[in-house]
Amino acid sequence: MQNQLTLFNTLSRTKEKFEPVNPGLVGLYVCGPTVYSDVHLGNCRTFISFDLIYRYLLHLGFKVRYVRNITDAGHLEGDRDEGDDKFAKKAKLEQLEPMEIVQKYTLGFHDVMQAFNTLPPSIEPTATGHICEQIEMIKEIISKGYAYEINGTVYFDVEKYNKEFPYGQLTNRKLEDLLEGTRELSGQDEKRGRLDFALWIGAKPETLMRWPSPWGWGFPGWHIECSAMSSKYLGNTFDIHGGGMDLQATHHTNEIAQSQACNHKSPVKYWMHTNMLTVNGVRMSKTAGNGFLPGELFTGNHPLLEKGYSPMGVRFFMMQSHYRSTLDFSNEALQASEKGYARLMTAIKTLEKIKPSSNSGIFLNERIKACYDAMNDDFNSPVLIAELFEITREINSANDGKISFSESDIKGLKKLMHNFVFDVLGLKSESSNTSKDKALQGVMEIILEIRKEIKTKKDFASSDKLRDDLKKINITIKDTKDGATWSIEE
RNA sequence: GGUCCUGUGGCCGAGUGGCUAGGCUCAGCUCUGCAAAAGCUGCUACAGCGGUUCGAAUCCGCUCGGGACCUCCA
Repeated sequence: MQNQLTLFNTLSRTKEKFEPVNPGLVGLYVCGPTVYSDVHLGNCRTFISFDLIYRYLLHLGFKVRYVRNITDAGHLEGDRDEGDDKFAKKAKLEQLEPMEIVQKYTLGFHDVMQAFNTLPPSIEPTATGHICEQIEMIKEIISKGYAYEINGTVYFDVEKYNKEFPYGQLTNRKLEDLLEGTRELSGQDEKRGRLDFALWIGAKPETLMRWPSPWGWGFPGWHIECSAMSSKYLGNTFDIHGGGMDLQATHHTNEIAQSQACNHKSPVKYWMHTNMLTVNGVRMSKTAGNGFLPGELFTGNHPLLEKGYSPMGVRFFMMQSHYRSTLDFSNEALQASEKGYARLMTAIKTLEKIKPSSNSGIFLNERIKACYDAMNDDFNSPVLIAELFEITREINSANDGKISFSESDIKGLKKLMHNFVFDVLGLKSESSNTSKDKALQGVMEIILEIRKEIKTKKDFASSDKLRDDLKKINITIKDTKDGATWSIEE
């Protein structure tokens, strides 16, 4: 199965067969969040998409080292390479130490990732924890002749680099075109080329976060951290590097340049980019102010939201579109997903109680193959989900006695559903298992027993009232042939 | 302006040159004391105009619309 996987490589702009640098092992690096404010949902989509990718690689039996960094220093506000970094700016605003900001939002980020049931990465390195590595890399780039220092700031020489390597390869752009889109150097600029970017930035007197370096006190440029940390933990050439599409043109382009300049090797075999989340057709972004925070989404506490949506419902919603497509957020779409998700989860429970028959009424192997085919085709989760709904219909039909499952059908279906719904898609049943829940379970069993007695006496007015009253507190009773069932609505 | 992506039925969202994903919604039916659930049936779409082809939503061209990146953002 491992050798069937294909994925879309941004470098070649085609789907390629996935062949890891070292057989059986996968190095995966994803650009993580800059922790100077709450993560918003757009960020989450990227991390949830890569969680799917990570999970599927694991499911296929690869040994994966998944590295996702935390950017906690050096990420400048503008393109002018001057002024404070984001943390210091926010710190002044909130009258906190920069590392307090980092801590606060790192914890918040982890909470949200956990709510979405994403697996933690193998390594989550921070930029501030790798200042030495970044300095070493910058020294190497200078010694190879691709960077220069001016007044304590080190710049990468893009035009020089471009003479030997294709700088714009990741976005298929020529240097001349890139130059056209850039503003003229102003008198204040000290860098030589318009496209040059900072590797190290000299500290100003007011700069809070600063480290000593061969070029004086300062802090690292944004792009260098990923290059330094990915090569440290995954080697100079590793398998998959991912991130949002918005990082492609600048951040990832510069990452390639830095690593190539340093090692004269392409750092990454497969570049993968996830698409943007939109709201009413416009990209959700921090600056556009049209994003909501995960917390607001869960509670429904936002003007754009009609109600709260559960983390798993949202995750399912995201899984119903392909990671390279834009996904538009709307209440209508979210509610449709929520219902579909509930139907899928119900089918998994239904499967538990289906009695085996002596003959088989399904083509299990074809179903299994279809699921793998979907995921092997560039992690096509929407097609996988479509297949899971076909299976859902079969499960319901079997439950209605319209088709039959053999014992091995049931066993196989359970395994299939478990593998793909829980392990690969990363969904989970949202019911918890606290003592209160167990008590409620017991209470409901008693109530249903009483109601059964009432119904035996044909006192439908009373049994209906009981059902209606429970409905008011979001407990739904369903009468089936095999007795009544209950569930809590979201 | 440059580099690209995209336009699918009421909504969301896959997709292959020919065999009309899937979810939600809506209507009808079956089941049911009723309701719900479930099942079945129906709603057969690919922005517009040309072209290539025996055949295109799928390839090419043009037009119109939407969006991204080129400046911080996943």
